[in-house]
Amino acid sequence: MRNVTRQDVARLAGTSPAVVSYVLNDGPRPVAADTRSRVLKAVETLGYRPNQLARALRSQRSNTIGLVVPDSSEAFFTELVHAVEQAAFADGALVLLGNSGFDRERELRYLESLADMQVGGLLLVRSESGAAKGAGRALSELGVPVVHLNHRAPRGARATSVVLANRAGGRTLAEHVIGHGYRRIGCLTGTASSGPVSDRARGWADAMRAAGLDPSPVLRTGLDRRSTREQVKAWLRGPERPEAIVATADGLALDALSAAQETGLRVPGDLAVAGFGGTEPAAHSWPALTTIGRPFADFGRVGVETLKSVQRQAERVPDRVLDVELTVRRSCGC
Amino acid sequence: MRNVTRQDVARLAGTSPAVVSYVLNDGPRPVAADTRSRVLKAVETLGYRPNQLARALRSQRSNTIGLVVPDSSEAFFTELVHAVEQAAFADGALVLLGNSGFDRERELRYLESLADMQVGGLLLVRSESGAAKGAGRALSELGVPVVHLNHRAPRGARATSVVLANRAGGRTLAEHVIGHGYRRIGCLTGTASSGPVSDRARGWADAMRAAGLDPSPVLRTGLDRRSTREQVKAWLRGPERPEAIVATADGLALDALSAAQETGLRVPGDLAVAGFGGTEPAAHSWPALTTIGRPFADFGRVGVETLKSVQRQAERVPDRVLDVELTVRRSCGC
DNA sequence: GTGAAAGCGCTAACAC
DNA sequence: GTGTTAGCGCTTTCAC
Repeated sequence: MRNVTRQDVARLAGTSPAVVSYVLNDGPRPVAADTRSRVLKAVETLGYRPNQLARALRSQRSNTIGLVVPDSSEAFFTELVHAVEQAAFADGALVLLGNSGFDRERELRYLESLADMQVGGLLLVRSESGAAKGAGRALSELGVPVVHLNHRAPRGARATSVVLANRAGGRTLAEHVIGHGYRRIGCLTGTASSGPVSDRARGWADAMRAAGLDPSPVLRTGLDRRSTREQVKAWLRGPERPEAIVATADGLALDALSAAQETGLRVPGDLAVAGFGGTEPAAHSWPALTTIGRPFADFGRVGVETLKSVQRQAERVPDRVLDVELTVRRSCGC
Repeated sequence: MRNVTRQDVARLAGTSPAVVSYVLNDGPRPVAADTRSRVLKAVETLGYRPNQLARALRSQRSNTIGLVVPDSSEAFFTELVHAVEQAAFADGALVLLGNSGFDRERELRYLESLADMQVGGLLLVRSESGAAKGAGRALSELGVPVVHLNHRAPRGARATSVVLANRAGGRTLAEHVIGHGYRRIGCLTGTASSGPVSDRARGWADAMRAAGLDPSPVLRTGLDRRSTREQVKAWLRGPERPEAIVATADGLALDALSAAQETGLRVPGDLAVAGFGGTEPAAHSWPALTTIGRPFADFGRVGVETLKSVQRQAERVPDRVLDVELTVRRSCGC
């Protein structure tokens, strides 16, 4: 059944293979109405389905997009992957998914493999650490359109990116918490000195300074959840215990919730908490988490759209910065 | 940079394109040691990378596998997708991901698109409802090896499946809860009358009957989380309130946890809860959820391995049933 | 041990 | 408006 070819269709329709193409692709040449219907009928009866591999090889454009994320099982990336997949499918494109596992080496191997598969474009979600190095160079040598998702493109890389309004969002989030009357508001964030998470922390600091509050209570933790919880517990038990915690990622905020729980502190009574990302788990935690983010469907859609623009335009496509919206729930003490 | 072709390599190495293939594929013909090294050097200097599209088109085998799940943003599927991706990459294969959105129509459209892309094989995770209809037929006409993941293959479809030991697992889980001394143990499950979730419920009933307990407290709910919680709340407030709930999926158990929380019941003090799946959220709930499942890495690996067998063998590859293991946490009252 | 040549299934000039 | 033809970049048979 699978070996029905355009040739067969042509034969049955009593025409040539080229005409079959013209019909199926609506061009580049016109086809007489009745020829067209004969072709269509033949396609139908034979159950003909064009081989996309051959089409892509010949036409040098593929309807696949490669998507590389650090870890598709982490909530934020999970939802981004889902959103991208939805947007891509709506656009008639298929998604090749890769996990870099926060590993530069592996990330590059993936990008190469995807380029070798001749994907039409690449959507890359880098992990925080080290947006630096000759990264941009390697990327441009892939010979495939790349759009950076969630983080900015490496300096001087003339590549386009789609990011959240991280700094502004961090500020808005902090302002909301400040508005509740808390004074000693800590920032729970990652160790990276650049990237989205660190931008959010900067936004928090902006708000603190603007409100005349001390922007020094910052706790930076690594990727390990258990150790994050331990560090937060130590913080909550220490002399400098914050009254509220603004976390730069929902995952961190959720860890803070657990830490509070284990320390015997009530949220939001004894400690207010807010997160960043707008992920699902934030809605189902106890108490439910106040968080700020952009609907993932938008994020994914803009990512795919931007990639399409990059594919078709020669000039550099401008970066996109997506506004974020606050979702107020119980954890912040509202 | 991208347009370096095998031709160019041959030219630089002073040999023919065919020999370049022999070297790169280690066959089918032998190559003299020094010719080989000249080729390798040329590959190196030119940065040549074979076009996988062309290779696949010519050799009729592709190193991609299609993976279709109902919703990659639901915990269980999220982890399965991740595991499959890892296993595939370790195997040198790329994963094309699709979400059927619990929609038969869409699922089929996806399978067709993936087949059109000439994927080497298909890993299909169907949603519960309706494994029936002419589904098997449509699938076999795809002309691509298919392995059913997580649910059994449709009747008479001579397709292979990889599933968890759902019924046995449901029984083990119920037995564990029964062992705690609870008598009135309810089963929280889905509405489908067949499929993994329903098999787990059967296992629960087996255990109840074997222990001389009443296997009638069953609450069946749909996919909507909010309404599930409401129904559970009604159950918990009613006259037939269970002392313990065995849920046939972690998501349901988590909903039960929320419902208990909102009803003012303490878990495990007033109500014991156990789930099925072994997903991540179960480890991070409050209290942490006792659950039974198979490490996802195994699940994914076996899925990919089985697909590989199907690809290379003509005979029907036997189904795999994966044992599940109990992870005891606080929610069951241990 | 090596190379020429015939396609895989398709698109898109270019003729007619 | 339709058909012929030349490839896309690769694998692999077959001759040398």
